[in-house]
Amino acid sequence: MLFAIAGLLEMQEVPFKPKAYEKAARTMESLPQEASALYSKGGKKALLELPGIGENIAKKIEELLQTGKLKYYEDLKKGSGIDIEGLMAVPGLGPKRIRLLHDRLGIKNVDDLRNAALSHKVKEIPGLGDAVEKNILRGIELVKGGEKRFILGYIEPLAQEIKGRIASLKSVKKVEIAGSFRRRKETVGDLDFLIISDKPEEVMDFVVSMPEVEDVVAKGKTKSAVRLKDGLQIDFRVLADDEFGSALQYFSGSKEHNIVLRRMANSKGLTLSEYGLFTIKGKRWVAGKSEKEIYSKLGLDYIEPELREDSGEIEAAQKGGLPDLVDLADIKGDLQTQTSWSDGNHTIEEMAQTAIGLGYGFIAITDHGGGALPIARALDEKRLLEQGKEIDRLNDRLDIRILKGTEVDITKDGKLALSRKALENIDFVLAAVHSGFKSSEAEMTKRITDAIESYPIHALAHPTGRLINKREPYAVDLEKLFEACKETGTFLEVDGHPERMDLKDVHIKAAKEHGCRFTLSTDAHDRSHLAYMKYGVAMARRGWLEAKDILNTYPIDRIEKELAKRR
DNA sequence: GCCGTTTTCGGCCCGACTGTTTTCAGTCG
Repeated sequence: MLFAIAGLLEMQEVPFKPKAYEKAARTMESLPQEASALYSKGGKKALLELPGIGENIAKKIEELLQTGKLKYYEDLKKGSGIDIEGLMAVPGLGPKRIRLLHDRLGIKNVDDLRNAALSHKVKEIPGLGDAVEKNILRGIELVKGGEKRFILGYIEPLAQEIKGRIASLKSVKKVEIAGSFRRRKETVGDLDFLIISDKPEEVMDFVVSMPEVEDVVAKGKTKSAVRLKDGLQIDFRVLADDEFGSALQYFSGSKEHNIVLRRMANSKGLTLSEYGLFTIKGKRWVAGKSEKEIYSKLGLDYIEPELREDSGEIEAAQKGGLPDLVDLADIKGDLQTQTSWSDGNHTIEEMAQTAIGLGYGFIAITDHGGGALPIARALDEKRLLEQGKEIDRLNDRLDIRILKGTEVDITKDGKLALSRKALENIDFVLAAVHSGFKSSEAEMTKRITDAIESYPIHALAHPTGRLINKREPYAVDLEKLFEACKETGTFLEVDGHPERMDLKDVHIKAAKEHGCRFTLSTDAHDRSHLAYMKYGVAMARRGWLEAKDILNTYPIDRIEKELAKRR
């Protein structure tokens, strides 16, 4: 609604207010929790603390939350008579063109627009034309197809393949994938390639003629965009070598982070763009070769890409308060893996051997436990004991410590699907919800906190149960969950499987602020999945985690001591 | 409408591409 208000105000050429509403909209959109949850706990005061939310917008949000309606918005919309949300979703259409179409042709919604374009009335309007009309029709189809976001872990192989192809061009000195891919967001809307070359036109010709390209969205001397057959959009941008730092900084985003940086530059009499940091007066070059020197000239410590979301990292960088982020190299083992004992593809030994190959010192085998589980071949107590014996034998033979684990189901009444006695033989108890996802928030919260409080659970696996693009997270009061985990010393899992990434970044950050600690895992069901650890690390870094916040960065004897505390 | 190392008024990020027009507005990221 805030975005729509921005559009309606922009249409009326109201100065500056649209930007304020857009900023507020982005702030609300990126909240780690529902606005209603924030408001019910902290009231209007909590809203006012958010960046870009002042007295007036806070009041409007309050009205919306209390009554479900916003009179200011209703009045604006009624006054214009336009379905601004629908029309703004059409690529190529902004407030100005929407107003033009309305004033000339009385277009109020997407249906009107389609009819006008099909009867070739759009191209008659001065300022528009044949190409605009065609783009509108294509744009309407795209809206119908829906906005698709691609899962980071699944898009990475293609991204690296294309990167390699561009890198092998003679005229290309460097190529980097920037954007949300570099910030390691769980999903990416598009890919952003930054290319250093002194023959930009050659590069542009190459990228638009790649075999995967379905559609060339834009092609210029230094900047092009294509859409692939699967709908993925890729933006390409060519710059010169001495602009690499500023270009990488600019192209990595986020938009919000960059806006703050540019405003900071302005306040120091400087201006920042992809070409470098310059003085406003005289346009004298100040920095641009590396990202580090740009941050430094702005009075900031270097900010890792994963943190660049304007969610407190700039303030921290001013005060020297940035976290020392965990690295993949800090991870000494995997704490959730499945084998052919339940629904995995490989044996315990195969998984262990792969872990040895990754340089790990330990691996937890956590096949599904609890006979009643709606999962194929979950281990009952008898098979769990047999599996333990096999692990004992392998531990004698292999140069890695294999932990006897289980991923045990939390039942609907807040109990575990394995008996306390069965758990006594387990080194690492991972508990999770696998059924009843539609329960109310109160029921689900009680179910999980009851289990955490009454059983020796070491870690809560994939705490929100989501599957990206497939299944929404179940409703649960995360604050209460975090509190229960902190009180009992239960670790929260960051499940790095590309479809899970659960906990996710903003929740991790909130949990850390709560005082919680974490485990990282891959949820591997195949030995090749053990490589997913980098995605768990990505989420952890985006959640501001340091190595010391994560159990599996410690050596195995320290871990076993920690696990023994919860017995 | 928001905000403060320009601090309670007076500013508000920056540049490429497109399409249409001939110098630029609109859109996008």
